[in-house]
Amino acid sequence: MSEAREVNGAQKKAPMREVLAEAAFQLFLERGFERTTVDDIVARAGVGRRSFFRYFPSKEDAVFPDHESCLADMTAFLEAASDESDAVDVVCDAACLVLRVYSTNPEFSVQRYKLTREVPGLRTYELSVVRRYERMLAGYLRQRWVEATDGSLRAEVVAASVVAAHNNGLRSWLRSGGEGDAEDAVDRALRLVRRTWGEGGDGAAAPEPQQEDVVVMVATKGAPMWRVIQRVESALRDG
Amino acid sequence: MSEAREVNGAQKKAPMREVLAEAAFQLFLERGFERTTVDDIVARAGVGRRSFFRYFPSKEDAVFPDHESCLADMTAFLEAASDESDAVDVVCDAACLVLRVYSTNPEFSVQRYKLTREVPGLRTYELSVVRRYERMLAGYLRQRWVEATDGSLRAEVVAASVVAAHNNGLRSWLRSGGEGDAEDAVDRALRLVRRTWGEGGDGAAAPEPQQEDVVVMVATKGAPMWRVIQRVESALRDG
DNA sequence: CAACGTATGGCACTCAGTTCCCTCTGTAAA
DNA sequence: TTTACAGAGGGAACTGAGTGCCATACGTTG
Repeated sequence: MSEAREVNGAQKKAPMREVLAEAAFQLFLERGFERTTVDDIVARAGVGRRSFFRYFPSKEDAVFPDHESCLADMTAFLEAASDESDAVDVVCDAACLVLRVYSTNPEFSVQRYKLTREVPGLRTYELSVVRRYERMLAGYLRQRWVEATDGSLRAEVVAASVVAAHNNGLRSWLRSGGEGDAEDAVDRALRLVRRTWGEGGDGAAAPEPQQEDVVVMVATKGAPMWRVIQRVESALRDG
Repeated sequence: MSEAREVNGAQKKAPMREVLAEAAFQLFLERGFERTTVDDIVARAGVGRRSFFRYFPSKEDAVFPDHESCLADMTAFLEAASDESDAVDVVCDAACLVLRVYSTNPEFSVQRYKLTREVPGLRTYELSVVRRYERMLAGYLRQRWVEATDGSLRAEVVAASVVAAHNNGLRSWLRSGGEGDAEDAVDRALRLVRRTWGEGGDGAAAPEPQQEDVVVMVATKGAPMWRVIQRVESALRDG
C-alpha cells in the first residue's frame, strides 16, 4: 500500500523487491496477469523499468517472490536430516515445510491460487517451480537408497507421490478459501503416501527392496486347483 | 531434406507443417534452440514468417510436433478402456502408449532428449506437456474411484507415480542412446507401480496376456491367503 | 575532497507472438 | 468463359518481454 513504513518514528524505505512484488500483485488482481505490462508495474511502483528485471528474471517470478528462499530452506532441511529417520518421513516433512510458507499468508495464497489457475503462463511457471522441489526430494531419496535395488526408480516415484499428495491437500485447502487447517489437510493426504511407501509401514507395505520378498509362480491353465494352492502356500511360506 | 517427395513419378508437396518442423529441428541441432530465430526457420523452409505461427503456436511446439495427436490417442484409449480391468493397469498401458511414439523414432527421440535437457525453455515446455498426460490419467482414475474413500487423492498420487515411473524408464532408455528395448525399460519401471497400487494392492498382479495357457502370478510374502487364492482363481478362469 | 563500489534510471535493441490485410489458386456456379 | 467464393499462404506493422550498455546518484572509505 504505502512505499515507506513507519518504524520507531523514522522513515524506513521498504526494500525495492517487496515494493515491486506488491505493485505487481495488485495490478494482476485488478487487470489480470496478461493485461498488465511490466511498464504498468514499474509505473505504479514509481521506479525504472530496468529495476524490475534486476529483481525478477521474468514477469512470472513476481507472483512467486518467496520460492527461491523456500527452496533454500528445503535444501537446508534435507541436509540437516538425520539418516536414522525413515527417508519417506523426511521428505514428507520437507513437503510440509513448503506448506508453511503458504499457510502463513492465507489470503495471499488463496488469491494467488485463483490467479494461477486461470493464467496458463502462470500454471506453467508454477509447474517448473514444483518440479524443482520434486527433483530435490528425489535427489535426497536416491542418496538414501543408493544401496537398494531400483533405488533411483523408487526415489523418483516416491518423490512424485509426495508432491502429488502435498498438492492435493494444499489445493483442497486453497479451494476452501483458506479456512480450516492447511497442515491437517496435507497431513491427511500424506498419510496415504507414508503408509504406502514408508519403511515402517504396517504389514501391507513391504519394507525395503521387494525383489527378496516377491514370489513368482508359474502355473498352467487346467491344473488342479489344489495343486496350485499347495504350491502357492509353500512358496509364500519358505520362498 | 527435400521439400518435395517423388510419389508415383508425380511431385507431391510435403505438408507445410512437416517442412517447418524438420527445418526447425535441424537448425536447433546446428545452432541450438535459443540461437535460432523463427526468421531463420522460415528462411530455411522457404516460407513466410506468418505461416510458422499458423502451424505452431510457439517456437517450442515445433520440437514436439506430435504431442497433440498423442494426447488424442490417449484420450481415445482411456475412453475405450473396459471398466472390468484393473484401473491401474489401464493407466499404465496408456502410459506405454505414449512410449510407443518415442520408440518409433529412436534417433529423433534421443536427439530431442539431448536438446530438451540443455534448454531450460524446452524443459519447462515439456513439463507442461507431461502435466497434461498426468491430469488425463488422474481424471480417468478419479472417475473409476468415485466411490472409494480418498478416491481423488489416490487418483492423483497414482497418476503421478505412473508418470514418474514411465519417465524413469523412458529416460534411462534415452540416455542409453536408444539402444535396447524401450518397452522393456518402461515395463520394468511400471512394475513397481502396478505392484504397489494395483487393485490386488497386497501384491497380486494380473496374468500376462500373451501366453495362452500359462499363468504367471506374482505375490508378496505376507499377503493374505484368501486374496491370493481369489486372484489365482480369477486368473485361471478368464485369463 | 577524491576515489570507488553499489544501486538505480534511461535508452535502444532483439525477438516472440499478434493483427490486419493482401495475393494467389483452385473450384463451383452462372 | 466469367464471376463468386473459400482457403492457403505472404507480408508489413505493431505490442511487449527481456537484455546490454552506459550514465547518474549516493554512501563509504581513503
